[in-house]
Formats: sequence, C-alpha cells, structure tokens
Amino acid sequence: MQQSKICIFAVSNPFVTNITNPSPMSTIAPKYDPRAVEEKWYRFWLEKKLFHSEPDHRKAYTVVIPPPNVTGVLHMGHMLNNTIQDVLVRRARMSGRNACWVPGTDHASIATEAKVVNMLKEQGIDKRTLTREQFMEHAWQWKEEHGGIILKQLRRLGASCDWDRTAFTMDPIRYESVIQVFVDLYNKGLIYRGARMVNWDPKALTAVSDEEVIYKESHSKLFYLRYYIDGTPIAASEQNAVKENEKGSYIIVATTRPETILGDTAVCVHPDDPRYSQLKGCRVIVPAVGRSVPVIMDEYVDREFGTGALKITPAHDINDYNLGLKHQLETIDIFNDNGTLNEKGGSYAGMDRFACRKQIVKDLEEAGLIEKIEDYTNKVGHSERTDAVIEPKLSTQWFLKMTDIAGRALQVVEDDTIRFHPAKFKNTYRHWLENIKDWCISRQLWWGQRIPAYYFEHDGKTCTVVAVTREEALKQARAVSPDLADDKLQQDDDVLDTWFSSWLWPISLFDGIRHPDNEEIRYYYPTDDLITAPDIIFFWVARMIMAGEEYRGQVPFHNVYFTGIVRDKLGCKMSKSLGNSPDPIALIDRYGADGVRMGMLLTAPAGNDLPFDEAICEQGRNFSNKIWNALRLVKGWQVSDEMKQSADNATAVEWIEQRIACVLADIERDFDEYRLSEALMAAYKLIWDDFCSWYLEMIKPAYGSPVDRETYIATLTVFERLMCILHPFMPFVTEEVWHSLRERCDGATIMLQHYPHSVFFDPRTLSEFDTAKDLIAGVRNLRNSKNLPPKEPLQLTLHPTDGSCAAEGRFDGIICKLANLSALKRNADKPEGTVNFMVGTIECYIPLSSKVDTEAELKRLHDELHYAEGFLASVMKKLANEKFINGAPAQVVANERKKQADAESKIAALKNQIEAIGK
RNA sequence: GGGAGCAUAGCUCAGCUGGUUCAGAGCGCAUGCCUUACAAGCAUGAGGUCACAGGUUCGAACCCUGUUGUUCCCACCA
Repeated sequence: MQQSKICIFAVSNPFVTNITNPSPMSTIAPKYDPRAVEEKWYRFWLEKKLFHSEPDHRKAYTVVIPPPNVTGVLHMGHMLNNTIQDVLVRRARMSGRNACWVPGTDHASIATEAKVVNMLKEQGIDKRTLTREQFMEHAWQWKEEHGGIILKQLRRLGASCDWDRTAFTMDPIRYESVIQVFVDLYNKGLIYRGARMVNWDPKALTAVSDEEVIYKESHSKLFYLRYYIDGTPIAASEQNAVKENEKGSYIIVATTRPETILGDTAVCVHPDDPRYSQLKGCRVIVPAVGRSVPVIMDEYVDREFGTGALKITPAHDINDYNLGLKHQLETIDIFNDNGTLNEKGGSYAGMDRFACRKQIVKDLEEAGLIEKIEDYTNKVGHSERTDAVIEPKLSTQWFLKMTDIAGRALQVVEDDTIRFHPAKFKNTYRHWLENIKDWCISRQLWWGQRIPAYYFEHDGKTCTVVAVTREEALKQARAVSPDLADDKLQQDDDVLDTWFSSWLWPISLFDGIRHPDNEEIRYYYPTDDLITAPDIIFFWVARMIMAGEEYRGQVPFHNVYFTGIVRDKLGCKMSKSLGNSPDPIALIDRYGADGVRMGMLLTAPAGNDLPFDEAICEQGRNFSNKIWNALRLVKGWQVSDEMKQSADNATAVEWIEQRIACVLADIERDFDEYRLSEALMAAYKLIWDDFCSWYLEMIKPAYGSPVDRETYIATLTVFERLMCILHPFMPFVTEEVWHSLRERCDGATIMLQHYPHSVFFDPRTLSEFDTAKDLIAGVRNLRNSKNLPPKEPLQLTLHPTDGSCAAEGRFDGIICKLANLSALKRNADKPEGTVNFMVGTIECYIPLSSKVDTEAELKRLHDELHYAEGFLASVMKKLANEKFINGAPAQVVANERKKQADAESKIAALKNQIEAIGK
C-alpha cells in the first residue's frame, strides 16, 4: 500500500514527543507473535528496574509470594496464583501505589532432604555415612545448582516481582529470625519439649504435624482374633460373649492391624456391657504371643463396633496410649523408626510392618486363632510429603502451645480486620482455631533451622538451655554447672518444621524480627493482599496471622484471596503423579503468556475450583490477536488535516468515552470485591465488542479515504486508555500496542501510566445508542432472514407508536453506515409493500424489491401479537390486585403502568400491520 | 460421625436489599458471509420447569422447611 506523506502537528500531550506517520499496514504482521514481544518487554522492564521498590512518600502496596518449594517446578496452580498476584500488583502500581511484590523460595525440609538423599544414593553415597556438616554441604550445593528454577519460570509469565529482594527461608536473615523467635517463645514459656504420641513418617524418618497427615480411604480387612481366657474358664452362654472350643473358652477381639498384637498390653470392654461383665478382673492370652494381659473396663469402648472388645496397644495408637496412661498399662514399642519390627517382635524382628501383617495372619490362621476376616473400609493416615502410612509413635518432640496465640488470630478474622475472599473460609478457619492442638515443631532431619536447644549433664540429670548462639548457651549452662566442658554441651539434633519459618515470612522478608524498627518493615508491613490456596489455610495463613499478632501486634495482611484448585476437564486435581497437568511453559510457548493468563483468569472466580481446559487459552491468544489487528487497522489509516471532524465521528467518540467510563465503574467494583474474572471479562467485552465491533466500525473511513485528524487522535487516546485498563491482565500485548500507537520517550512504559478511573457519564447517550444498536441489529437480522445481500442499501422508515423517536437522532448517520441504509426517515407515512419489525415501541418499515412472503409475515405477526397479549394480561392482573397497588413501592407500580402502556401500543401497532397485509 | 458450601443454557459461571439489569455472560452450537484490520474473523440466531417438594408474600432463581444429588473441611471408632 502506498502511503502519502502527511504533515505532523505538535500536540500538547506530555507523554508524546511526536505523532508517527501512520505506518503502511504491510509493515505490521497480520498475526500477533507473542514470543519476541514478550521476551523484549520483560527484558526492558528488568533493565529499567521497573519492578523494584524502595520506601518513599507514596503509599505502599505489598504482596509477599507464597514461597514455592525450592525444589519445585512451575505447575498450573502456581500459574494461577501468580497471575492473580501480578494482576493486583500491576494495577496497584498503575494506581499510584508503591508496589512491592517480594519473591522467594521455601527450603521445604522433608521434600528437599529426600531429594538430596536420593541424589547421594545415585552417586553411591549413603546419608548415614556422612556427618551432618558433610550432608549440609551437599544439600546447599544441590540448592545452588538446581533450586529456584521456578522463579526463573515465573518470569515467562510476566510476574513483576522485585527480584532484587528474592529471599529464601534458610538464608541468613530468615535463619536467624527463626532461631530468635524460637528462643523468644521458649523464654515466654510457649515452647516445651515432651514425650508424646506423634505422627511418625517411617519413610522420611521424622515426626510430622497433625496437619501433614492426610487420611485416605482404604480397603482393608477386619480380623477377628481369639483371645483365650487365662486361668479359670468361663462357660459360654447366650448372655455373654464367651465362646468355647476344645482348647478352652475365649473372647473375640476385632482389629485392622493384627501385627500390633505383639505390643498388646490389655483388652478393653465397656463397663456396662453385659456380655463381658463376667470378665471383670480376668486375664486373657494374646494370640500367638502367649502373653497374659488384663481385661480392663472403660467407657471409651464403642459397644456396637466389632465384638465390643478392644485390644490395647499403647505404643501404637493414640487412643490406646491415652487408655494406657489412665489404666497404667505397660507400653511395648515393637517398631523401629523405619517401620520394621524391632527385637520386641520376636521371630518377626526385622520384617517390614506390612510383611509382618501378612505373616502373622498366616501364622494365626494356622494356629486356629482367627475367628473370621471381614472386608472393611477405613481411613488410613498418610504422610503429606512421602505418602508413607503414618505410624503413631511415642517420641520426644518440641511443641508450641497454641491456645493463647490462637485466640487473637481468630479475633482479627471474626471482626474482619482481615477479610477472606470468599468469606466462606471464615467458617473453616474458626473451626480449626477453636479446636486447635499444640503444634509439633521438631523434625528429625538435617535440612532446616537446627533447634537452638543444648543439653548437658548436671548432678546426674539432663539439663536444657535454649539460646541463639552456642556461646550464649554455654554461658547459661555454666551458670548452672560452672565446670562444664565445651564438648559436653550437646545441641539438639533436630530441625524445625518448615512452616515454623514460613509463618514469619511477611515479617522476616523485611527483617522485622531481628530489627523490629527498621524503615522497611515499618513501610511495607502490614502487607495488603495474600493470594494462596485454601489447602494451606491452617499450615500457613492461620500461623502467619498468629506470628503477626505476636511479633508486630498487627495483622500480616488485610485481605486473603483464596484461589481454587486447578482441575482437569474431568474434574480431577491436576498433579504430577496423575500426569494430567499440562506443562505451563509449553502452554506459554503455544498461546503466549498473555493468552495463558487470560485463560486462567477467565475460569477462576475466587475460591472456585478451576476446571482447566487448554482451549480457553486459545480465547486469550485470539484476544491478543484481535487487539493486534485493531492496531493494524488504526495505524493503516491515512490521516487528513484538511478534513473537519464529522458530526457522526464526534458522536462516536463521545459514545465510546462514555462507554469506557461506564464499564470502568463496573471494573472498579469488581476489583474492590476481588472478582478478577469479571473485571477481565468486562475489559474483554469493552475492547472486543464496544471498541472493535462498534466504535471502529463507526469511524472506519471508506476504502481509500482518510480519517480526520481529530478523530484519529481521539481514537489513539481511547486505544491507549483501553490498553491501560487491560495491562494488569495482559501485560505484554498491551505494552507492545501502547508503544506502537505513538512514538514514546525513551524509557516510557505503560506499566507506569495512570490506571484510568471512572468519571461521571451520561446514561442518556448510552441508552440512545442502545436503541440505535437494536435498530441496526433489526435491519441486519432482516437481511439475514430474507437473504438480502449486505451490499444492497435499504431504506428504513421509523414510526414511533408513542412519539418517542419523532426527532432526528444523533446516531442516525451511524445507523445508516452500520446497517447500510440509503435513507432513514422518521415519523413518515408508512410505506407500501414493506416488511416490518418492532424495536421497543418503534415500528420499523423496510421496502423490499423482492416479493414478500405474506403467509410467513402474517404468521410471525400473529405470534408476536399472541405473546404481547399474554404479557399485557399478566401486567393487568398485577395492576388489578389492590394489595399490589397498596403494598408495592410507587416506582414498581409506575413501572408496571409503563409496561401496560407499551404493551397496549405495541398490540395496536401489530393489529394495524396485520390489517394492512390483509388488504 | 460432625460441619460448611454448591445445584441457573450443552460447558464454565454472574445474578447484590424479593419488584427495571430478571431470566444474563463467555465459550460451544446453528445459519449466512474470504465485506480491504482480523476465518485466531464478521453478522445473525437457537438454547433454561433457575435440582425436587412444600411454605411465607400482592409478588420468589432470591427468604423458610424438608428431600435428593454433589464438593470440600474436620474427627482417634478399633
């Protein structure tokens, strides 16, 4: 295409240095290619340090990333979560806030240690042959080489994190913060050490917290075992539960874990159970083991379950443990840490617990000690990290007392100091906090913050001191035991639960634990929004709130946005093990980051699960392309300085400006309510429908004709504003288009433009256009149904039944253009030989050159009449009801009367038309 | 076992204080179009007993009760 040179005038827009000559369309590719664009702009943003934040006079807007595991790779959940954060951060930044989004990773004790152990194994190194220091060296090396891939991947998504602030939960500041907090809580008497029944992960060889145990339904067996009565036999009868055979009398006990009989120290029945009343004070023989154990009575037993008799294994079940304490039973621990049987297991020693179960069942069967075996479904606890079946195990661990700290954390959510989006999670949160138990914070691992507790012997007893440094601990210990040798002070071998560092994240990121009064913590804390998944509401959200209250006396954030879980089309949770999760980077390669971001956001209302279908990314990609083509159109126009702006173009510009103001009001409300998918959809429709399909078609010059400069400039301005509105959602394509619209100063970026806000708009312009739109659609519909070629101009005559459109409309010229009319007459005589349709109360007539199908027309008119009469009847019924007239608000009644009038005039018009055709 | 949520078009979801946003949106589908920005497009259209059954009200998708289905959370029933 040839492009004529057009002289350029200076304009007063401060962001514009020059208005470019409209470029020939051929220089802009017809399809948008996200790859090069995305790479270019991300590099630009980084080079200009546009994501970096320092405290200044502006109001801060702070988000801390939920730190992904340092071992992790990006999955769809991260994509969703980080897209949402980026949208909020970018919008805040454009709205004049000093936005700071702090990235980082989590050291993830169990997961990372397992990875390192595996890596060592591949190299032929057994962890047990290494010292703690050697192991840590390997682990750190691994972390430096392979850790944090995920943060690099986030850049592809467009995440505007302040990378200069990238933190790690085990870097020096965070490490020291954790230790300091431990010492502080210990000194406050909130941390204690004790022997308790804990959830033991036999694979990771560590205790885990209650929250890290996942109960899964499993199909197992219920074994009914014979416990023979020790000593004087009791005769079997109808009234008791005693059975007899040639070997003697016995009772039956049901269990799902027959291998634990090796640790049985009692059998328990309900004190009021008549079937067992004769057994009071008796002893029974544990099958296969041959040990004699007492029959005890306790109301804990459910008489309905099994046989009503329960075997008690205090070392391997939390309830049995409690009963053991109450009845002073012996505790026999039969397992090693790795889940194999120890020497207490006798001939089973060394076997794995599950192999042992099989063997012991076989042995019991052979010995005739099994009454029967039933299928049974129950819930079995598995480790969240390793999926190993959790073994309740008695061990010495560190705990944090939760009751006090939890009360305050509940309060701030109850009174909406912290808002949950959606609010339904308040219930879940409340329920957990009201039933909270002490938090087991020690882990038998090396990768993590080592517990700063030190032990020494004094007067034959083990004493404990807790201090930030070894030197300090030694000083404290010597205060008790002045002659204590340095090497007699032993540090605890365990590390802290990973969440014990994550819970400090919003504070420790700004070094607010070590230096509570530093400038950064005072400026950035409390943070604003936390975006996370509901499955870590207890692990992380609740505990951060506790830490915030404890260490800042202030909530850590004001809003928590809970994302849904990303599922596949069939509704299954996406996971690596199922192999149903698409690779996010491959998706970005295919659809562009903007396309994927839009796809994720469109299907993700807060708190709702997200049934992810790759096809929706296509919609996002298509949208990018649509915008790109709008750019091609506008930049392809020749601009004339001689032409005056037409009245129609002036109207078009006025309308689109009003329309933007109107939609912006909706978008602002959506953001206030964290309804991001709705905000994006509103922007999508504003750009695609209002701007592209309506506005650009209104002002589009005829082929070969130029557009007047005034309209052209207004269009660029509108286009820019639309790009600003969309930028938080689709950062790359908007930056590219924004730069292509006008020549920019060096370093200019859409990222720092002001986010447009809604201004007053006149609803009359909008409703006038809605009528125009209906008229245009009516004509187009007629063309479609009558098979009229779009290129053939038509004449339209309007006849208002209520005088509403008598005057010439501002949109008449636009209607003619978009409906391809040669003439638009108002209030003229009804022409002969026309087809007609109604828009509201306006009768519309179009003369047809071809023959009109009278039959079909009549049928259509009769159908419409029938509907209108039915509608009128229902309105009249309402108006005839005195209670309605008296009870309903005046506005509602008036509205019904308007409906009545409109329906009546419409009916009259339809009758006229039918009559006219009939003639 | 206890608790919470959800059920609206083929799919995913809006629908705020019961009445002018009242039955909506996007996608998909159908029909016709390669109309000089875009077929990754344009135009037009069809689609719903608002889960079911009662109740309150002049009036219910919306409030109440029950039923069914479904999802999630919590809990130590061997």
